[in-house]
Amino acid sequence: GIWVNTIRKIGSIRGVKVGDMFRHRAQLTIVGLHRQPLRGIDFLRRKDGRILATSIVDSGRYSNNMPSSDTLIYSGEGGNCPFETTEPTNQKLKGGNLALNNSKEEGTPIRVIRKLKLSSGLCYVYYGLYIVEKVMRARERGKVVYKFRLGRYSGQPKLTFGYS
Amino acid sequence: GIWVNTIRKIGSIRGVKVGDMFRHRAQLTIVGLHRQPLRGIDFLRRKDGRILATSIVDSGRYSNNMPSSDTLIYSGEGGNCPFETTEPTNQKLKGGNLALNNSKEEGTPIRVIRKLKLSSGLCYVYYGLYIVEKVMRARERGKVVYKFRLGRYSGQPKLTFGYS
DNA sequence: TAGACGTAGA
DNA sequence: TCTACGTCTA
Repeated sequence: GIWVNTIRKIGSIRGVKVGDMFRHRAQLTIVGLHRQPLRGIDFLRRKDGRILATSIVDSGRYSNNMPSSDTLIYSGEGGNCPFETTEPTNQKLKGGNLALNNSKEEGTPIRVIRKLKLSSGLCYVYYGLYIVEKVMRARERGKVVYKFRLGRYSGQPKLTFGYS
Repeated sequence: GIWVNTIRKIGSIRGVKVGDMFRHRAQLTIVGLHRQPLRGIDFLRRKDGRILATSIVDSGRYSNNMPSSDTLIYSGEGGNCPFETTEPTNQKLKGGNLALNNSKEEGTPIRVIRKLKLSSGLCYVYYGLYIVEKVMRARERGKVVYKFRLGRYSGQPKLTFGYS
């Protein structure tokens, strides 16, 4: 398809500003903010084979937590989604979870997008660049869940959606 | 959501020209060409309760046939998709199928969109307005399939994609 | 709440 | 081929 051989990148996307809103996930794919149409964590593979996260989407399906726009506690993917009726399983340090773990070690920035319910309807808002500060291994419903604490880079426009 | 209370309409969409291309189905939803993200047949309900088709998407999943841009034989929805592994069942004259049938009786135009594979990749192309000329009841894999023959309104720009 | 001609990548 | 924080209407 059109996207084959298109380069994924880490960091800001030219033409996309903090606070930009999108109606559909597909738009995130088109502009290059988040190239996975359904997965919460997008990542690329470096020449040395190591995978690094490029962006995450907080759509509210997992038990994430964002007390202020400066901090996001993001749940890993796989096995333990609260909205699934299937039996939970232990999350593994692979795929998107491994990518976020590597991003912490490398100190590379992550683009954060959140699904919000505004008066005009649901939309995805680009929150800007964050860094993975901590990787935690917790338990929910008796099974392993990865939790990633992300901190917002300073110097970016304020965002107050959802915090009155 | 944003689309609640937005009016579906029959006929041309302001700002969309014949031959316009779209990368994702979601874009068809956004511009109002086809408001169903996955279904092939979109329709509206008139004040008198009758449903009328507004648009169809030919994505290649069903056994449709378009010998030239002037004629499209479009398969009804439900029960009998060649690409499904599940056991086929008889299609019913309801939902999108009923809507297309009613559109023939009323003589109202249908927007036609086709998924094409171009050198640049897959995309959805707006083919323009068509009228339902005939409704047929056929059999495939032993089960009932509705077939709708659509004819293109004259006076619209030529389209030669896929016909060399 | 389920079903429907969705998409990209592993 | 399958999975994955999709999205609209009935």
